[in-house]
Amino acid sequence: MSTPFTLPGLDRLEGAEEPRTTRRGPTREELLEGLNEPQRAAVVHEGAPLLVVAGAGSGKTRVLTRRIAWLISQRKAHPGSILAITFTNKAAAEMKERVEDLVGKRARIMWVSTFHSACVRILRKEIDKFGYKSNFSIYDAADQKRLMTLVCRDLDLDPKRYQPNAVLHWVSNHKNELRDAEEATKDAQNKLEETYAAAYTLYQRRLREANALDFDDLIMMTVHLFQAFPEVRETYRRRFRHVLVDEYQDTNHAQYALIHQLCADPMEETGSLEDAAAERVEPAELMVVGDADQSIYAFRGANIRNILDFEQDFPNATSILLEQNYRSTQTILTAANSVIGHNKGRKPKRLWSDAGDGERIVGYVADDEHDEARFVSEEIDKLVDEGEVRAADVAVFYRTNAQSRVFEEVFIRTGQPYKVVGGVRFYERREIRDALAYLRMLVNPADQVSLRRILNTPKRGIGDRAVECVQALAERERLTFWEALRRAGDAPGLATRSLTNIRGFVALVEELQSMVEAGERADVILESVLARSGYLAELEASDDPQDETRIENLAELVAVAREFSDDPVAGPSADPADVDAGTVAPGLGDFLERVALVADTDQIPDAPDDEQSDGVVTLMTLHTAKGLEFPVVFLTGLEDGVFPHARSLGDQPELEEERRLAYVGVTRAQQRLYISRAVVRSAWGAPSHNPGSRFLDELPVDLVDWRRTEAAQTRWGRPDLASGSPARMGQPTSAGRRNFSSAALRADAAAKAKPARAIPSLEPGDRVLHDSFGMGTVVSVEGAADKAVASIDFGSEGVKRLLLRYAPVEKL
DNA sequence: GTACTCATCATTTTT
DNA sequence: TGATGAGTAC
Repeated sequence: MSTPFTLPGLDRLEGAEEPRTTRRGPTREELLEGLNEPQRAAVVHEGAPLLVVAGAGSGKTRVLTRRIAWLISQRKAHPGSILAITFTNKAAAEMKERVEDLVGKRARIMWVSTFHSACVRILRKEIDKFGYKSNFSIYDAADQKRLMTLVCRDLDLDPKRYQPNAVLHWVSNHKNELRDAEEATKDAQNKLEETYAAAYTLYQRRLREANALDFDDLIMMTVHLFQAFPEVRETYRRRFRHVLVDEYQDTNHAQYALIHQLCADPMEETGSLEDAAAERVEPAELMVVGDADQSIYAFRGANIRNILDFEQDFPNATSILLEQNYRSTQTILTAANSVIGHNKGRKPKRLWSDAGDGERIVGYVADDEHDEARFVSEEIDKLVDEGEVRAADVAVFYRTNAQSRVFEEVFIRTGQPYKVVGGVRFYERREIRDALAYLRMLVNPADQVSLRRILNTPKRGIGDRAVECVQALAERERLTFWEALRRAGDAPGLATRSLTNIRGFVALVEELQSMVEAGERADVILESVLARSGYLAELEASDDPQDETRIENLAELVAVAREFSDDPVAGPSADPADVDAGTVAPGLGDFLERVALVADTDQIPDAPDDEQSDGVVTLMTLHTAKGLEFPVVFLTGLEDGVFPHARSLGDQPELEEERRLAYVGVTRAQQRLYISRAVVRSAWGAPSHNPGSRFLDELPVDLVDWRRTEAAQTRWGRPDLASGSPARMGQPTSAGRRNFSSAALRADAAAKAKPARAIPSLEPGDRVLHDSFGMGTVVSVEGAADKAVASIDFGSEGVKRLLLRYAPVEKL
């Protein structure tokens, strides 16, 4: 993270060895050094709830960290009484580090964490009150989907009408609104909702049986816990005297309620007079920081009203507006202000900078997405050649992940190193999820989703049939699935063979479990799992090149586990206060928690330190770009239907969210901003003609230097043909190309070949041509006529066994 | 129990 | 265009 200006006092502090700062602590002046007026006001504010409206690039992280340091060193707040909430673990770690730099080691016992981690900490201590065990599993989106699929199947729901994801979305909305299954059932308005509610009910029951909570539960359960057990709530109210929330515009109702439980003045609560009379704890001091204009997660339940209504929700609240921007040129800010100004019902805010106007925004209208990518690539080349910027300074943004492909193609062709951030994530890879499923079921054998996942992975001959028998036993005897497995001998109808296999599996698991009980390190257990389960062996035996990457990924996971086990800082569920007392070493459970709650960090490439290397260009969606900054930004695909996305075109609130996304995109740029669109874009195979994004019309005309416009294109035809990239030369238009596509040709050929297909009579040694494998040599032939199967060596494609009746092979 | 083919259906995703 | 899930055939 770059600092817009240096702080004389801070150089010393931030690099200082700890003892000195711990002893003396920073002075008032040092803590306020380099802050502007409103920033200072936010840092020193005392008493009433405070809303800091922090425009993009206005230094909110600095305000947050300085304020925490201020609380500790000037107002003598105990670090353990501070709760700071962020949305990502990365942000939490960064904040913690920066505070530690300011006030020293004792900052470590603060709670600086995400909503989810904080709730897990609380729940690990208290959830037994709700009948869960404290070793509960945390289900992520994929686990949820698997479980919901099972639930829908159990309820005999038509998978077409009731898609697990749709049901989950509905359930999630309810949880975010703190409505449990019972309430949802009571309030169901129609048949559809009744069915959804039934699914919610069963889903929740299954979660409980598995001793598991999903992400939404973590928050909802904590709020419900506070509501059901006021004395528990009071414990935490007494503890946290200072609560700070970052990215407040992204909170959902449940998160809002949690904050409210901790910070609202009980005297002002209506209907809780009893509590108020019983407890006279002063409410905690609350500061929230956010920017309604950067609220882009409504689709995930974030409620922009939380920030807009803060002053009503917390009476006598005050607010401070940070409008000075330390990141971008005035040109970029004026553009951003202009776009976001088209949203209705927003509180006025105008970013400004004293960094000067800088370069004009560069616009480009491309023929199609390839042309757009080529333009971006050439422009980057030019900038880098001129020595203006390094590749690492450049980011390319787009609305949807799929759009990254054309850029990747061009960058590969031109040899420009790049990195795509987002997309398929490490922890979503199959092999990683498999490995984690093993670990999770070791810690929590009730975790059915994980258990079922790995029961027959790698293949050990325990199929659907066997699972059904065991499941039946579990239901009849009211056992968990795992308990039923251990008593598989009692299951009627189970084949002897299956039983043997199950026994082998149970023995394996029990052996591994004994390692867990002995407190073995996470990495050691993981390695044992991979080795003894045969998982690794299966991958090693495979000749699929993908499996090689899988092995590497698993090695990476082992490395992560090892690092975690070596790290003296315990898992996220441990209260830092306990850790400091030197009580617990991180175990497997802690590791799993870290993995569940910490998404991929450090995906964003750092700018290289040495002057020699240029680093890589960063590609990402606009959503992942939030919170980042780059000297040069390319905002691509500015077309109605792409950005704003087609699904939002008919809906005012959604369109406004898209506009906020545009605002986020524009304000990421520090010095140069490029905007581009393609006249024709091929989406899902079919080319479509998209009009320019309405957001383009919302930019001040004089700020944009259009290198190429649509008019230019229609008037002069497609320029650049002569100088254009070789790949484009001589290609027909997208529409024309479609007719001659290889796919069409293949389909044609297949259609012609089908009716007249005769079974070719082959002998070892014959040369054949296969539609997709190409040329091959027959190795052997078994069976005859309709049942003839040939083994054919296709060279690099490997040896395939093909049923000649169907295989598209031709004897040569 | 597994391996293939076919049909389907497509935002964004801090946890 | 491509990834994913369901169904089928062995």
